[in-house]
Amino acid sequence: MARMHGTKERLIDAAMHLMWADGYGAVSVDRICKAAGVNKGSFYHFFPSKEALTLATIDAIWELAESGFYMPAFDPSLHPLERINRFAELTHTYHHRRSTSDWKAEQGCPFGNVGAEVGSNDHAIRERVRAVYDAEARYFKNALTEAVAMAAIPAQDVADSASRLVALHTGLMMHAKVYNDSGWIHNFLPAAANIIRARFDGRRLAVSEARA
Amino acid sequence: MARMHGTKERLIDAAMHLMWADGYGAVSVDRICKAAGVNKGSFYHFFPSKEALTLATIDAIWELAESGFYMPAFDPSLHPLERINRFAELTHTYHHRRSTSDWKAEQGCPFGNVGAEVGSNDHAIRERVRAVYDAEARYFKNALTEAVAMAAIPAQDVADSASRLVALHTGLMMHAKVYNDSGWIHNFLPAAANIIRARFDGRRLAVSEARA
DNA sequence: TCTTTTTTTGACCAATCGGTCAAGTCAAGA
DNA sequence: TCTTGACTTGACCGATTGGTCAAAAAAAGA
Repeated sequence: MARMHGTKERLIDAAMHLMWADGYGAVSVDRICKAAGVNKGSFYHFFPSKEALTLATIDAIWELAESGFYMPAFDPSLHPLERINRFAELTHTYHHRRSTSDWKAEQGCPFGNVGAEVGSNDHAIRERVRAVYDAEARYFKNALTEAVAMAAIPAQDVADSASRLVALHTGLMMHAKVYNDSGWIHNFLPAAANIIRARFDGRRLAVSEARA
Repeated sequence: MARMHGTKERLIDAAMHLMWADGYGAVSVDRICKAAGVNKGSFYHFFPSKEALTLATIDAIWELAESGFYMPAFDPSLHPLERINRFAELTHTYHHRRSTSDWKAEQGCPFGNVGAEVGSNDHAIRERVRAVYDAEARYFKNALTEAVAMAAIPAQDVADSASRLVALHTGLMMHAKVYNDSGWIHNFLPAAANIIRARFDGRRLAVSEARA
């Protein structure tokens, strides 16, 4: 049998595709092994448990996301707001392409999926997903900090804004999955734009005011 | 054995708690039956499958959410923006209370959880979650329509804005789950406020502009 | 070459999975 | 009183679950 990569890499690759598509619980170790062309014993030679393979898989997907979206979009040589434009374009294009070709359907956010599924049951996995969200927010925060410094957007708590953008993006990807329509991701940029304009930062909408 | 409600209701109630906490795949029919004090045979007398029970459970949770959050918050006698204030308060208070008492941890959005887990594998469940999201968006859309009519917020595509608010709220609840911190939900109102101010609705941020 | 370590093989395990079923209980209607 | 049909019981099913293991094969130093 041709071995394109090592056994370990093939297992991670198979898990990546299967778990992203069907989730953690719905994918068995047997199925992953079969897809990777690996025997069960070899699996447990490289990974002590299904959970460990899942952690490695989360890392692998994040590496793909970082090199595919975050690094090219948040290029320091670009205007900070243009970086957000690029991010919105890249992620939407990717989901649109995949959901209409490779995938049978829109699969949403791989981190959000596993986070929502095993979030409160598996400590290690939850921490790993959290680390990914932290890393995502860091990219946004840096861009927003620069944008504030050059007065492209108003002064604001950039950490809060960055977190809100990540949560918004995650929520939109989940909607895209539930509606099986990657078009939902198109809502990211307009909503994000208004969030970072930050005209309002209180805890209550004032009902008396009239116009914006 | 004391029967507070019918067997069917007890099964739905048990499934509600267990699935909200641990997810669809992680909760077995046996466990639900044990928690409800019901035999397996009785389960399959009332429900043809685990999937059917899940559908009924989604409906039951939505009834709770609607009567607990949406109906009281989106009271037509309130100013439309005040309704959004109330919604933000009610949902945050609820999650904060539950995650620090009844629950062992913040559990996120029950619909988002099941939607993310079985979204692309189970047609019927995905449709049901979609229906819930539609219903949620309808409440927001109605309030926004009124707010625009009374010039409390600028004219805008209220359907789009409503969808964005629902996705934002979902995403924040997922973050709350992953970070095990219901405080994330506090980000809803400020972010939502800026979204419905709708100063921007294009597909790209203009990098040349200076101040907001 | 010989030894040591890494990797692979595939049978095997107890436990659990969703679901079935024949037998029985029970209250209400005739 | 007899019948009917909704409901309950708990044993049972084959399939699958995550995980183990002893032995063989392959690869890597020496």
